[in-house]
Amino acid sequence: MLIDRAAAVRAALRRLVADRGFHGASMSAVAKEAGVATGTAYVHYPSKDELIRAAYRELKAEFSAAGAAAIDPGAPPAVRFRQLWLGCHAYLAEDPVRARFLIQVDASPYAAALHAEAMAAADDPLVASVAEADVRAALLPLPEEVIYDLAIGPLLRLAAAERPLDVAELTMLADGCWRAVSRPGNEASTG
Amino acid sequence: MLIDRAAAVRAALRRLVADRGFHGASMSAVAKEAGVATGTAYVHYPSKDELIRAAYRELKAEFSAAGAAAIDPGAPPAVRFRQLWLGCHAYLAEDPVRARFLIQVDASPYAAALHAEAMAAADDPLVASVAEADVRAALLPLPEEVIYDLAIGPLLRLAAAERPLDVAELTMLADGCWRAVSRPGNEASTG
DNA sequence: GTTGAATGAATGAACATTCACTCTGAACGA
DNA sequence: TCGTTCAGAGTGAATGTTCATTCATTCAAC
Repeated sequence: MLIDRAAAVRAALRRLVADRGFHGASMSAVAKEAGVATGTAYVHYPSKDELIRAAYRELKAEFSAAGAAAIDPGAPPAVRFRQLWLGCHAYLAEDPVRARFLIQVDASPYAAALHAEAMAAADDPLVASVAEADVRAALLPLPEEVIYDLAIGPLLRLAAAERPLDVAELTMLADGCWRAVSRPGNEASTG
Repeated sequence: MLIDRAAAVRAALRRLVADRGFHGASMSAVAKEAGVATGTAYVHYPSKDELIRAAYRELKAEFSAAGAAAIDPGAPPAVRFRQLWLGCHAYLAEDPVRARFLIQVDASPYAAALHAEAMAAADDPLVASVAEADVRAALLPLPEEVIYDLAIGPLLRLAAAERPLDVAELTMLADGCWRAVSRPGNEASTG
């Protein structure tokens, strides 16, 4: 396969949804952006819904992998959180479309189903890294999705804003999010 | 005027946008939900855009007022933040449509323009309360919209989740958000 | 020659907006 | 107390557009 048209369609959908929302991402516009005919998307995906889900799953898998890869398993929870947060941010900052697309999905009717699906996936490295016992013990006793919002929500909107931030600022924000979700007394040592 | 149809249309729009997103809130559906004819919305608003803006402004004004009213001006910054946060939350928790509608607007193309408009309004009690010198001094040196997201974003999504939380949990979250946006060493005394 | 990907015009549903019309009630002269 | 008038609120069918989806057909590879 010289050209992966299905991948081109997924990428085009993400770009248009990120820029104009689901409203502005019509199938004909997506096909045009991908450089294929309208019908081509339907060769690979039975409906717009399925295409959206596939585009989300692809991005989410890369996102999880990027975050998990940044973790040093031997470090204490606060440091692991910081590494995870910075790793996720680096992945999103590489291409602003990524964060903007994820934000659109989070605010859409697709969110509930896709989020549940992601949480159920035991092989998700992001979910696994938060499930570790020492992390759990340090977190505030709050519902899972509340913790997720406090920790990851600001990360998404920060990356979407495309504001250049240096490592010191990013670390400050990562630690701020950690302070928001963890019991006092679990701070990482500075540096 | 026995029945304020314009208000009914604004409320219907908020309900439908909250439940189904902008995509699912067609003008005919909004009119039906409001119990009026399709054309009636156009008697009061020149376009769907203008209706959305009006519905947003009405809600935002109430939200700001609710937050500002909860503040005791004599308290230290950390306590004032907690009061503001809890006041805003109480207003949103009264009707889950409020938070869900605000989230939809925040993720939409309307967000940028409406947010800028809100910030420019010098009479907004919410903006004024954050502009106080002692609050400014305690905040992390970060862009305004980043601070806003860290402080208010979790509040919105929390209220949208409709999870019952007691005062202790809410206070814990309010203080978590304050720790996320403030310099270490500005904690409120417990209680 | 067969198979499956790719095409893009065609289809019908849904949308925002318009408009010719009706209804309501306040104003006013008798 | 009536009857008339008028402005503007209210109506809902009609309009033109855009959308997701389909399908008869073409194309490329083996």
